[in-house]
Amino acid sequence: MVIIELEDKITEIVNKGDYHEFIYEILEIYGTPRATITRLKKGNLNMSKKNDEVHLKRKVWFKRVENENLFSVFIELERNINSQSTKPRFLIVTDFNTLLAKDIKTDEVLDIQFIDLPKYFDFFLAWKGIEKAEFERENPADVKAAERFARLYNVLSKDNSKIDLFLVRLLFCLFAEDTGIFRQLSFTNSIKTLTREDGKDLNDFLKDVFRIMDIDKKDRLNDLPEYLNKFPYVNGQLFSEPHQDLVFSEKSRKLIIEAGELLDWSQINPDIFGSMIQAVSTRDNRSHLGVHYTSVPNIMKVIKPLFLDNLYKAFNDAYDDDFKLEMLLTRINKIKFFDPACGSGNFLIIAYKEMRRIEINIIKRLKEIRGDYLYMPSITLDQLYGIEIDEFAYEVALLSLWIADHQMNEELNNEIDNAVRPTLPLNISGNIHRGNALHMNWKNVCPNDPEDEVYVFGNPPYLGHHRQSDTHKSDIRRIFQGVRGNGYLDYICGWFYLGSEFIQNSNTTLAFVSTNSICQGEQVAILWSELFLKRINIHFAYQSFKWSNSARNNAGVTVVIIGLTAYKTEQNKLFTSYGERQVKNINAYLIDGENVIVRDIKKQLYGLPPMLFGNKPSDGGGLIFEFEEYIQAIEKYPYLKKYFRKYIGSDEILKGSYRYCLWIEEDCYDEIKDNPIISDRMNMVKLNREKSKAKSTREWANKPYKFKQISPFHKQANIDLDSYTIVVPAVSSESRFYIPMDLVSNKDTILSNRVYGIYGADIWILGILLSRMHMTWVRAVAGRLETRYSYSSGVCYNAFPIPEISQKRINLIEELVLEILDAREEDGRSLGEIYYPSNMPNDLLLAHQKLDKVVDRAYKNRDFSGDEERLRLLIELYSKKVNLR
DNA sequence: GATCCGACATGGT
DNA sequence: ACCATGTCGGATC
Repeated sequence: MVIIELEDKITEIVNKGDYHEFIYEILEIYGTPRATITRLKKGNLNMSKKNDEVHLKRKVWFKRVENENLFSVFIELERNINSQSTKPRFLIVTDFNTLLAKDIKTDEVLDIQFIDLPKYFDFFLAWKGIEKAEFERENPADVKAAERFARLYNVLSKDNSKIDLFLVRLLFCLFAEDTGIFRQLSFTNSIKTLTREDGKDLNDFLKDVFRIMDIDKKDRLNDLPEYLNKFPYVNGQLFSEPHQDLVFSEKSRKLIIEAGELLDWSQINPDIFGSMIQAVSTRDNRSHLGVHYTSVPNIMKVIKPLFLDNLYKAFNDAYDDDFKLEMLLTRINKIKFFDPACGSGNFLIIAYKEMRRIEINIIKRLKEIRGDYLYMPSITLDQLYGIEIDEFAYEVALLSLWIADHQMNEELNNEIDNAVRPTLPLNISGNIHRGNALHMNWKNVCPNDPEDEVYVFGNPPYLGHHRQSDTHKSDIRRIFQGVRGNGYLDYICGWFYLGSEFIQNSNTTLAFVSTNSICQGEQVAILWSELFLKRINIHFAYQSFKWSNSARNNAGVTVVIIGLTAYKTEQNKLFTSYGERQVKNINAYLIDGENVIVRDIKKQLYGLPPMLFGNKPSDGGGLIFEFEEYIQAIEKYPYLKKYFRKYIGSDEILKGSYRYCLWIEEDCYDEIKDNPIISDRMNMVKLNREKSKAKSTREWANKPYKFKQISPFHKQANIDLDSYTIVVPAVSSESRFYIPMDLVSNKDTILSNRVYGIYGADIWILGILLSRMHMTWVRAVAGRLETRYSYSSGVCYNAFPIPEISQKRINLIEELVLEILDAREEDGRSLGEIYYPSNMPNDLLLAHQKLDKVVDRAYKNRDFSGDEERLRLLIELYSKKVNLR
């Protein structure tokens, strides 16, 4: 449940009048499982045996009071708490008129009227595992209020079809009454006092108010009532379109009034609009693109290196020279700022505000030098350009630019005497175009002549290839026409491509926040060889960091920031978690180094045995048995035992656990198909495959006893069951220095589609894969799941350069692998555990270090200075090998 | 037929 | 809710 909804639910409970179930209902909305509550009601879990008390271990001690003094009961319970073996988190005593509560951990006390309980919903958030301090830090008041406004959107959209323009007008009015454009709260108060509580006449009222704001004062009727006439004339087309009739209810009217009273709109910033759009969009099924707004700190990471730092440097250089300062004003007057995926406009707002501040600084300095200086606006909204696909976000963007303008006018007014820009009438709010940026010619939106100074920035939508719709796909296919592998590109690549074309033959620079996927694994070769063909240079970059903003339900993605120029420079800035540094070149992996690109190669480059993909059930879980399920099945039907195999994926390798899978040969199916467990499972697989989106899966629905994809190893005529397989977990945590690979027996094991296997491989190959040389390679070129290693045979194994290795060294490597395996076994804990750097047993670490050294020596006859040197050598070897082919 | 990835997915606390 | 850390199966070539 969304936190803000707790308040509503508690209101329901409090208004009920029947409080027999009160504490159970409260516990339930804070996430106590139903089963626990049932057992609590029956008394099993109730630590207190008195019938007016409910005491749930570690959660609550509740007492209902009738004819006693509330406080003395409360103090009595408080005293008793220390004699309990486990303390409840909360103490609650109530007679349903007054409620007393205490948070035992923080010692905070609540003493309130019972009906006010909804307002204090956050007091009990610890039940949901959220400590109060965290809640307040993570959810600034304005974000909470914005979510409240988003609820208005949802309530209204239930009764009405087109509400976007109305909401934008409403936002304007709320902003205006908080910033002196209207009289303080005059809009909200008018609604409160002049309209009916049931909301029935609100539409007529708003229609009149909106209409009047489109009429110049001097054209208004003389006998216009004061409640209408007090609203000013607002031009700029915001109110020129007639109001479309809407249906309001008591609830929506209340939400509008609350929005006016609870939120200070004068302090508005992109977080408010951004989280509002995000909250609105996640409710219904609108397009999810363009709804992730970028936080202000992250916007600064983009625009500072892109232009802000330079402009401040120019300001400092001109500081004592009034002529140069005037030149700088002339320069900033011409700059264009372009966000081709602008959402609610937050990048543009921040860029605009920062530019206005530069202007203020320059004017102030000019006044100091000259004694006086006549203020003329140099930065205006029409220098802003944008494209947005979502209608509501687009409307909000127009409004929020105007609001930013107003805020900066105020700031200017406060900072510099006699420098005034009028707030009304509204100016046209920038050049924001509505539509799909990948269908547009960007130069039609934002003209870019060679002598222009233009900055392109933003946070375009990301979508991996297997989640794209047909429209997304055709956009990317069209833009990357003729590019091999274009079907694998993320949706954001469209912006990078059009952006790289936009900046050709100009000094224009560009920077986007992007998913880190485009700088890792298979996409690197496809996207970047195409961009580098256009002589694109990465002039600054932030390496991977976790995405976050103030809204709830943050997107789960790790991002990078990439700045591009269309000309070559050796002054490039790389931001890593250790800080920033100047480098000669930033490559497609966002690493300081040459522009190498490692391709996903299908065949082992050095003649080693192939690394094969595991077996994919595509079964909806029907073929897979948890350990207990397996035991139950074979206890009931012992003859089933021979149809099971151990089933191993990454998780199992790392945790040292097993699951089991059904592994039924085609001609054996008849023997067991009537067994109830089997037929049950077969049905499950069949149904699941039938409803699959993929045709290839549906085609397997009538062979439910079989995995959909079976590794070639198992299709051989004579399988050597005594052989072993090197198993590499495909996904594993980056906090481990070595990916814990292992050997498993082929006798009874089936590998899942989340591990790779080298079947029947020599042990020394495992030694190569476990070596620091290989891990250095993997860390540099492997794909990632966020930041986890995402191993793949094509990039990590097939392309990995392997030198000539003498038999003597091979023997040595083999010995050391055995030493590693011994050390693992001796420790006994799971591989996942012992491969944590802090957990690694000494002899295991030692064995690894010995192995690292022996493998290092196969590449170079002296010690490496570090991993950078290792990587440089590997890349050199790779380039040589690939060029030879 | 064989992958490689995920504005992720899910269990643990 | 957050944190840690790897499932599962679609879509592609």
